[in-house]
Amino acid sequence: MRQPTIIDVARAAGVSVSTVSRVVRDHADVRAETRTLVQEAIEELGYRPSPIARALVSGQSRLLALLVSDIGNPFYPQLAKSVEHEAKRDGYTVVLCNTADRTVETRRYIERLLRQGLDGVIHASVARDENLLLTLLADPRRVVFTNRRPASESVSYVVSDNRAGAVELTRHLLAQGHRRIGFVAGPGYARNAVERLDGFRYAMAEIGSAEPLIAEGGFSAQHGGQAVTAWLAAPSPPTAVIAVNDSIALGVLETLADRRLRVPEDIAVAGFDGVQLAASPLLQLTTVDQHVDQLGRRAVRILRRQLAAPPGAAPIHEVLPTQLLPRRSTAAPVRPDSLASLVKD
Amino acid sequence: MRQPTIIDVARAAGVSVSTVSRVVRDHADVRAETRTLVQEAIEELGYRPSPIARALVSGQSRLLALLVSDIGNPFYPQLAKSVEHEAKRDGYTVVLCNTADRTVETRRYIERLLRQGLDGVIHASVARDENLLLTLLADPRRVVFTNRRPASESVSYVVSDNRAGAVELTRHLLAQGHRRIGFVAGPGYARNAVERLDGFRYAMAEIGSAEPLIAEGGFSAQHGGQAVTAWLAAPSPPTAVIAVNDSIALGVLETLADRRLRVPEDIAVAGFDGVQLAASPLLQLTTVDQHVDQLGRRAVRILRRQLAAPPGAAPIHEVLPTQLLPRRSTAAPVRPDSLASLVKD
DNA sequence: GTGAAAGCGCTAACAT
DNA sequence: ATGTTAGCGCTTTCAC
Repeated sequence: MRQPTIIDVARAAGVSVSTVSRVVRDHADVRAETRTLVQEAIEELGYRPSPIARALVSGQSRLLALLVSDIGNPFYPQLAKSVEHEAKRDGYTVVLCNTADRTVETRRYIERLLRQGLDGVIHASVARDENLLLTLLADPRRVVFTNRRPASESVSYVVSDNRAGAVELTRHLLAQGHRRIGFVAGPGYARNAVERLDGFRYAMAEIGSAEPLIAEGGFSAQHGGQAVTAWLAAPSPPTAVIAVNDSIALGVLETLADRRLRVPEDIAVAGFDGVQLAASPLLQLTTVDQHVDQLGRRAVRILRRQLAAPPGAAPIHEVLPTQLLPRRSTAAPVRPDSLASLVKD
Repeated sequence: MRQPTIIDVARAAGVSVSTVSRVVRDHADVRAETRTLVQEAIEELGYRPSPIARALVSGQSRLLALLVSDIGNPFYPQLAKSVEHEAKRDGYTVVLCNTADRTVETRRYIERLLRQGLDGVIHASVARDENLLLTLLADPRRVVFTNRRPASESVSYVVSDNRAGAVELTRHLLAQGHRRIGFVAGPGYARNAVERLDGFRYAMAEIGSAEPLIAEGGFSAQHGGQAVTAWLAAPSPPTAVIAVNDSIALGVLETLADRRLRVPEDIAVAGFDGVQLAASPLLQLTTVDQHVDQLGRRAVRILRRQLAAPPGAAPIHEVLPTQLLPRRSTAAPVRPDSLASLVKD
């Protein structure tokens, strides 16, 4: 037999559909007795309200979108996991959207999902799509940024303290005696990347470094390799390299392995994000932990609060502390001119 | 102003809603003239049909579920990417469901999504949930298995030729002179894992190996480490190790690195799946490529075909060839008793 | 070939 | 505190 509807329940309980609806939605104004009666009928029939019918009339679907840059970057699966876990608790379904940081993909996803009744968006990719998103969504309460900070302060976000994390990491390298440190940056439009770069610059300026080595680039692991290759070919290459994220750091490590350079003895390497792979005995990559599980969980909570808030409610801003995880990849004190001789061959 | 409805279009075009509906759904029985008229009105108003209303009346939602074991295993993000890419072309939305191979999670996801109008399921996790899934879905056309083969041949699937892949891989190691080869297996209920084990057994039997080394286990990277640790502690450890998938192989590599054993000089290691990470210069892991992008794409196509097929249509079965990717991790010919001396200390 | 009308399962006024 | 009823936007008979 078909799924029972609210009408079946009403009939079974001997009440009207509105009463059943009230019970289901935990509305007040239902006598305890009646409530019990209805609940029993629901139980017996195995009734479950239809989200579709609900969505049609209420305009809400319990559908959330998670926008990510690249699910191939292990940071994002970890984020997705925590978002999904938290969302499930409220009966929300999460659709993972791989935007490849292309605005057109953001538009496609959001337009389609909006028609499906999309309730809110967790924006964790770094494309230049902020205005587009806000326009499509028409209501800033429906979005929360994470991983990256939005340009407009009237939008909610939960991010790591990227700058402070980068400062701490840079100081860690400086403490080992490194003075010539290369920074493999992300694209200039990625605010989280820029904040990390800022932190690096600040820490380098503190010790009076005239011109820190900076390689502009994208977020792919290849960029890391290219930057390092270029540095090694130039006079006086860096004794340490910081990558703007762990994926790029992996690319750096790979390039160095290809060139038979030892980490950290010949050159130190550090990343940012704190992905699980960085802890692997094969990498032992020093990194800055973003506590991605916290990021995801809090993003969902913010969104939930906002979706229940009245229009025009104040945005919520959270900045989470990061944690430096020093590992073997930066464990050797710098040896002056160690690299210059090695690179020659 | 609000989104235009089908009524607005009908009014603008001077026809009835049913005519508009027919045009939108590409139904016959509409005069070319009328069709053009309606299409112009749609264009002008920017009308897009509401998937929700559609779902309510038709019972179809263009929602697909992808069941995976663990999104932390890089094989699955790659699969998700290809599934998503193919599904998008037909306007399907994919919900990624992380089941952790727990039946209760499968049930939760499917029950909830069914209420949301779920159209079909791509089952790529390996839990013992086959019957549950088929019962919940009530129609075998709505599911396609991938990555693993279902017990019932009346259900569609697209899988790799796991057995042949394992045979080829084992022979590759045998050709290097290895005779004592350890196989880190997956859980016994995982059919894809069992097929790979079968292939290994078969190839070992071919050369008359009395009792191949086999470690039963789960799918976590830890299992790989534990198995190897145990083997190394025993008399006459293996000279080569095959892991049932790349994630476990990574765990094996990590354990060996911890113990200062060189791969492949001291011990050879191979995986299965062909994840991108395996190609990294840091691992250079020999593996068997499953062509995960093909797997995902074909799964979606099968599902699409089935959803359009009449009830009771014959299931579709596809078995894709695998490809051996020999890399450095198995590149050294075996040195007799090499390991026995090393392990002592 | 086209239109009118009855729902799909539910929520939310508005009555009582 | 509970019931009645009008939709939400669309598909789908069934007439014409």
